[in-house]
Amino acid sequence: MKEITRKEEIITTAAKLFKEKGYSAVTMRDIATAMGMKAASLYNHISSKQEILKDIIISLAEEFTEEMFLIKQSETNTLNKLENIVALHVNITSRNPDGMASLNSDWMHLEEQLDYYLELRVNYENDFRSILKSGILNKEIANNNMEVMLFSMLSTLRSLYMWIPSKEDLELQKISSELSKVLINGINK
Amino acid sequence: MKEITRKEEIITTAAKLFKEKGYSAVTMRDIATAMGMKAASLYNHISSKQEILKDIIISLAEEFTEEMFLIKQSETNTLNKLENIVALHVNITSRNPDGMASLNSDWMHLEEQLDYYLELRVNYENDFRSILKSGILNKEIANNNMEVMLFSMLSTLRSLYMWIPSKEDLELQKISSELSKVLINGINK
DNA sequence: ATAATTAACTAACACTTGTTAGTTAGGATT
DNA sequence: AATCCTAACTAACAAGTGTTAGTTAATTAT
Repeated sequence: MKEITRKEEIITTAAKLFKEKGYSAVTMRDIATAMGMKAASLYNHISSKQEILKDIIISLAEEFTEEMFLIKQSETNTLNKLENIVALHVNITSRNPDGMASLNSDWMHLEEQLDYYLELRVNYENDFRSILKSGILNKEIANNNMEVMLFSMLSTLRSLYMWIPSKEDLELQKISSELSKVLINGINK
Repeated sequence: MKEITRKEEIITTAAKLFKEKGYSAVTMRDIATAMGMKAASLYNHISSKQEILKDIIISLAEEFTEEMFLIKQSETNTLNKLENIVALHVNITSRNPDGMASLNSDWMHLEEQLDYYLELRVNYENDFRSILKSGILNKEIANNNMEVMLFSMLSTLRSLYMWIPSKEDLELQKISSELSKVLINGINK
């Protein structure tokens, strides 16, 4: 049922290579070799190296921003929202750890789509901020320096791709809840 | 009194550029232009692009590993040790945020020195682990999943370079203590 | 004053880069 | 049977890469 196109194969192959050496250090010939073909043949499926990067990053960034907005709007308390944010990151990262590496390390090499990416990121971070802020106002979480709390949680969640190389689904639930425990107990009174 | 050699100027200039685009995307001509000279002139002071990367990364990695060892050996409780680890990162990062970017993002492009770097990192992480372990045994910190706690703290501390672009010394003390509060309260019972 | 050192320059090198053009063989569609 | 489409290929290009060689002017040491 699930049709895997040659283009998608190229993109996942490229993402794996980008994770190891970064976008700039990976050549079209590297990608082609990993696919078992010649560099020129890649262009039957993709239009440029840049398009590969865009296809890896933008869909992930959009997913994060959309889901963060839904969590912010949801009718639940701050602690649940934070747990949902952690679960969101664990889920997406476990589904595509290589893509997450590009999202975190190679976004600055986006060209046409750079401004759009930055816009998505700002929205995502502002929604995160807004959740923390109302949690502090409601006295649901500790009144520590908000930017420090945001920075600490974001840093950990963004680094998950180095740590979750596609574990089993059962383990993921555990990781998500243990991570929530560690992160949230640093915020909860 | 403090003699700043031309070589050191090149290295700090390069580090700044590496932070923005990564080692592979920065050319010798980029570095030269930022220095107000031609690429070939750089070779009067350095022997290769690779040497610049090595000079940025290795001294930082050595400093971290040495200091972590001292903290581990020191005669104090686990919470103090963790606070000292946070302060260590805040100090080094504030002194050289650009170099920290290379340490975290470009270490894989080391050639001759890659194995040595990895050795330093393993030692550093094992000492960190050892501190957490004895803290759990002594019931000084919560008995959460140790790898999760280590991962969370390390992720946050490693990301500091994105967040501390050389603040004033007074603020640094505050950042260090607020970060300790957020990180440690997630660990402390 | 002469010699040596420093630190810049121009010119060029061999190689690698992303990409295009044109070709070819096999499979599906008419 | 004839045509089109897919997806690979070879060959090549123009631009950019790190680096070397040789030169030159200014500063420092003898």
